[in-house]
Amino acid sequence: MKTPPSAQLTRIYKSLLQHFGPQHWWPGETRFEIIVGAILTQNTNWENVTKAIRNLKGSGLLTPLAMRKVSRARLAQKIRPSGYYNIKARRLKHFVGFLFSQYQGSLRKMAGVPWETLRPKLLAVNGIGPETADSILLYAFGKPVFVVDAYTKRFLSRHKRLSSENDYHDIQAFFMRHLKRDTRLFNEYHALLVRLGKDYCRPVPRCILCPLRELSRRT
DNA sequence: GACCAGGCACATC
DNA sequence: GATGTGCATGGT
Repeated sequence: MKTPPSAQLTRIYKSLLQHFGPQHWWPGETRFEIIVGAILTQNTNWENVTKAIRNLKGSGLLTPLAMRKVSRARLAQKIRPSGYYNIKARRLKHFVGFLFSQYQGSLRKMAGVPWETLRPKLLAVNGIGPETADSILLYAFGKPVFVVDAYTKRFLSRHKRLSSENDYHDIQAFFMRHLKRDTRLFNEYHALLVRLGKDYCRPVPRCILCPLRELSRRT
């Protein structure tokens, strides 16, 4: 008898939590900082993002109003360390434009919108794709949405649970269908998968050391 | 010097 | 609809 997906996912989660401990995500102090981080970390090492965020803080630009007022060129210079700085400056501008046009610049108002309504609105903002939208929903607004990223895909692929026709939403639906809709669980689960990815699921695998190396055989 | 990192939009076929 | 490409810094 095969182990049902919900039991597998729960066991993986427990193994990861036991091995790594709580990850305390998202590493940001305010809602706005989390959102900015979610955009800046697109295809980018988190260490570089922290440098960019430090620059923004030091310049007083880490508020919606300040970011709306600053020129795109100046914003781009501040976020240089995070890479793709011209594109990302544009994307940050698009987000604050959206925030002010739809919610009068109030993240509190935005937070009151049901995630099923908010998600398509975020996706319509140029520069916000599925992962960025879901990171914002989960980590900035505490909505029970599962975030899928490159590490999640790599993990599933390595453990033969991902075929080439599984796209972002298939994978997300799989986790959300088989796990309790719990913000704290989704928060920790994604963070743990990233931690696993950083430590073990590198492009050149180090699976021999992986705490889940038994997974393929046991399930 | 090559490779990698918590994506996304856009051009082209 | 699928595939390829540009965007860019900083660490290993």
